[in-house]
Amino acid sequence: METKKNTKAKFEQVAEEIEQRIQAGIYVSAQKLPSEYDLAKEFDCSRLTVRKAIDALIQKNVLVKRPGKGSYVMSKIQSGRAGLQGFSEVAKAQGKTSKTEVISFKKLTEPSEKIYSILALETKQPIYELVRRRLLEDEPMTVEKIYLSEMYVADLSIKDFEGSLFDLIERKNEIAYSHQEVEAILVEPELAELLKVPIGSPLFRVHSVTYAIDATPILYDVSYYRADRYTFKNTLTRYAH
Amino acid sequence: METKKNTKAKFEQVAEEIEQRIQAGIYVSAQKLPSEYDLAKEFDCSRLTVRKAIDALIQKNVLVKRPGKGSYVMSKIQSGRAGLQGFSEVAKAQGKTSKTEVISFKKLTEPSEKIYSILALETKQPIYELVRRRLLEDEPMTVEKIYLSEMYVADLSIKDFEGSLFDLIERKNEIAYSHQEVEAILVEPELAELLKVPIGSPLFRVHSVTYAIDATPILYDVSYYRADRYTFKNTLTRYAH
DNA sequence: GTTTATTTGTTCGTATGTATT
DNA sequence: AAATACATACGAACAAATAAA
Repeated sequence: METKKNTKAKFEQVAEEIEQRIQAGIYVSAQKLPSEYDLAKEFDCSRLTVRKAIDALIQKNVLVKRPGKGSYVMSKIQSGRAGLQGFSEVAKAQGKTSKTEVISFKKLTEPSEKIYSILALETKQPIYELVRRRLLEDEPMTVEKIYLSEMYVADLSIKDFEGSLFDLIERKNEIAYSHQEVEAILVEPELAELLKVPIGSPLFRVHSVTYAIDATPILYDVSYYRADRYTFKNTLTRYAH
Repeated sequence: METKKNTKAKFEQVAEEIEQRIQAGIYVSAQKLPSEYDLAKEFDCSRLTVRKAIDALIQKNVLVKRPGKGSYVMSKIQSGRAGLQGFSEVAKAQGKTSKTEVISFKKLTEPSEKIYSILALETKQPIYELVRRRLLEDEPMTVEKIYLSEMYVADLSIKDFEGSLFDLIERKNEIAYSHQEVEAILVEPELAELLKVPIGSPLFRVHSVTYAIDATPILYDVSYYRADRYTFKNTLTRYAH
């Protein structure tokens, strides 16, 4: 029995140190990192721990590596506009004010078969629709329509919906993952007004279904993003095998 | 040199077997998998090997897991339309005919500073622009403008460009990864004609920069996708920490 | 062109800590 | 509190890919 582990995992510490060295310019883009053996010696840990740290940084798109060659620093994205995900996080990160307005909240009188199927619910079970608008610096950014079953909203009021929906849901059922699909469409009059964009402007429409760990669908969400304010960013890696 | 091991890595075999069991319905969505100990015993390997197999399947969005609970089968995306990446692969997978037309190929007389900066080239160095149109079942799907330095095109002819550009490039320099940024825009007259869509239609515009493992930029690419034919799909995972 | 050194990849065994039920 | 299941970590060894001698 060594020290009681109250600290972060060692492989995370190693990963952080490596990342900081990249930030500090000690390991530069295009430069090869020291070998796993050397890093293990330097950090006084096993090579497997170094490998876990490196793997974590690869998953974070910070490093790339090749068998027999070594590990390399990935070239950084020169981030321009914000990515699609994480509305309130973006606001916080940029020190901007964000607001969420509840446009409507009601029990659907005639839910479509599609929604029942997506949420894996019996027909006739009540489904609620929540429409919210999110603003950044008082400018409308996105409108989202969220469909959920009664069990998640039974004891909630409109006031609750002005905060993070995920936090609310997770008091009842832990969220594991979401599937998303993104389309580009033209804005319709109703949305044009809500988002304050001209008729004929392009929008992103994002359908997402969120699941619990046992694959139970929790909510179905159709969100509209102003294409003049949002872009997607992502990284594709070769040698994925 | 006598060959000893010609087989796949054991953790890959285990991963394949688990995936096949999911496909075969032996492990069903919402069902918990056997514990890592049990799987290790069954596959006659160490627990670490099972963990590596499970990790690989998590990265493939096939499984999800939680400390103390277990591993679960992720609900599958009901894939409708094709994703954005992999044009010829999609065509092949769906048994459809695909074609690539070279619209133009020329040395730029006045490359912009932006392109020089993205490709990390000295000003005055020649840059080539390749414009291609890709069709699926004789229907135009996407138009791409590709910018590369002379070294990648010096010994190539137009005929070469009708195939896979990545394969061509990789004869000179191995591709490691790409950064992408996706916008939604309105089609312009010139593109409307090439893509055979009405004026005012929405398009995806994808900027991507492709790098070698040492972070050397290899090519810069601006592609336009018909929004009525393409959607993005992706999966977000919670508990990413 | 073959050999050798370096570097990453795979795998085992073992032990202990942490989370969930 | 106890049992179960995943998480972290070490040491050791050999395989395979790459690059240099």
